[in-house]
Amino acid sequence: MDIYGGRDPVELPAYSIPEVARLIRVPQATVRSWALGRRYPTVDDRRKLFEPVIRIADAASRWLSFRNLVELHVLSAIRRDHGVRLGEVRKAVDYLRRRFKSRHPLADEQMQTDGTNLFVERYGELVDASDQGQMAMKVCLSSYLDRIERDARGAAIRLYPFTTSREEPDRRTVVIDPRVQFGRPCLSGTGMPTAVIAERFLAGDSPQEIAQDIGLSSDAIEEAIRYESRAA
DNA sequence: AGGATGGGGTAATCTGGAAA
DNA sequence: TTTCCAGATTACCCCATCCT
Repeated sequence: MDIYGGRDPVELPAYSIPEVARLIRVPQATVRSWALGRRYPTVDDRRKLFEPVIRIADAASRWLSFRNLVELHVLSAIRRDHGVRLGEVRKAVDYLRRRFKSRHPLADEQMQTDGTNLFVERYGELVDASDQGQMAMKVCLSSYLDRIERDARGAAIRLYPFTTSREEPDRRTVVIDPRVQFGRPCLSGTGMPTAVIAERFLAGDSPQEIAQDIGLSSDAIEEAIRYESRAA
């Protein structure tokens, strides 16, 4: 049965901008700028364009695909956790785009294998970053890239978003899979949307009760509730 | 009765602009 | 240049009322 109209669910426009912002915990206005770009006025009263950083699935209607979600997840690591100036990010991403001949280099497997080194080295050349600085960045990027699961051909098929602070060791309580619940975040391995968990909690059920019903630890349930409420 | 219409309030989204 | 706040705008939902 084909419920995706013959298209790869990874490519389908499935997420609004505010939704992506919640899922990867980046301020909504920032996601908007990265995805759509924006005009801004300069001192001499000329309107300039802040170019979008990624190419989204449906720019006209402002919908993003799962692949776009993955790109922004990686971009947020580079930009927000590491404070690399966006100008440098753009140059490095352009470089990867040409090098990999890909429209979405940040979401590619090559990014995960040798892309990080290439990116960081290129970035190092651009801004003359120290070896130590480069190493720290590789570590940070890896912690984000490790949360992307790929199929045999290397295409991203699942994303485990950070549910708590970025420093937290890698807990994988929540998963986003475009083939499960149409890409809504679910508890790993259950197909149970975190939104449903949060709803039950708000309706008065305790995490213990919910955990019992689903057959998971109440720890995981609390994590899902936290993810949903922080997202809101 | 049962669907169509619209009023009114809330939630979601967009946009201008200040701050960094 | 870039981020992101906060106020403005638009979408959405619920329910009462109207029409057939």
